[in-house]
Amino acid sequence: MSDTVELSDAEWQVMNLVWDRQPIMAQDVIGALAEPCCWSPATVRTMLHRLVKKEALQFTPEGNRYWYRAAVRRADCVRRAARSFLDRVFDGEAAPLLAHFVRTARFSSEELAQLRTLLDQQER
Amino acid sequence: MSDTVELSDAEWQVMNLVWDRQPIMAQDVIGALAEPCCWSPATVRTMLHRLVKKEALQFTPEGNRYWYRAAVRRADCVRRAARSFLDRVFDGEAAPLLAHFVRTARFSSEELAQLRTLLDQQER
DNA sequence: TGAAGTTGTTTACGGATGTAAATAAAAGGC
DNA sequence: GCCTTTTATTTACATCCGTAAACAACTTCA
Repeated sequence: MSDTVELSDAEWQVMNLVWDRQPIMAQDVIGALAEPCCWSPATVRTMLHRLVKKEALQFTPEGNRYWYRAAVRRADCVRRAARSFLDRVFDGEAAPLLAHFVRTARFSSEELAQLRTLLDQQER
Repeated sequence: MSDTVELSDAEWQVMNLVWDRQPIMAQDVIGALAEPCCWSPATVRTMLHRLVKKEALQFTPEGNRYWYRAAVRRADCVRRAARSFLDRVFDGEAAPLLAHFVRTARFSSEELAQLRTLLDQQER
């Protein structure tokens, strides 16, 4: 299971968009990533092509163009990236990691409540 | 301030060791990373050299060898890596990130208590 | 004082990554 | 049935990364 993949920084940008809006065409990916990333259309197409090659994306041809969609599950990629980050930066210790993010971010009351609930579920 | 640096995976291994045990000599880094990372001594020396070049490490010569120590603060590198990971994988949303790690890790009662305290401090 | 060993420096090299131009293929308009 | 436009595929290239051997400089032990 979890036929997952290592994604680079730029590849995450593309995959996040595809996961959110799939199926999606190259043109729309280009449009959506043009300003935030300042990528030329050619660059975006290269990313799509590479992601297909590494089997993170699949596509269905329709006439001239492709409908792209994800071939790996977001949850699996998140899990993998999270694990790697945890090991690399926090030596595998989740508690200090959590402490860091709790300290450096701000949360709404709802979010805080929800996090407490999750902690409670851990207890048992 | 925060004259920080992007560290690669392998570089984090070295830096983590240096932060923990500085000042430290190449020989000891080699010894400490030999089994966990399966790196040859030459590889470790290359890493040290590159880290000096990118100004993440500094050194004081003593006779034949160097005493290495960090030239960037761990907290700064952690902050930078954490920010980058948060943006990349969780689109900048800390709450889902925390939820993920709370769900996928196990914590002792002390850790849970401490996390609750941190959440309480957020509230105010 | 020279041989041997240790330590740092240079060079090497294949694969990944960011970035994008050049080219081929195909679809659509006239 | 061609020309133009759009889309995908190939090729390009500098930099970084993991990995390590080759080399030079300096100590140290006989």
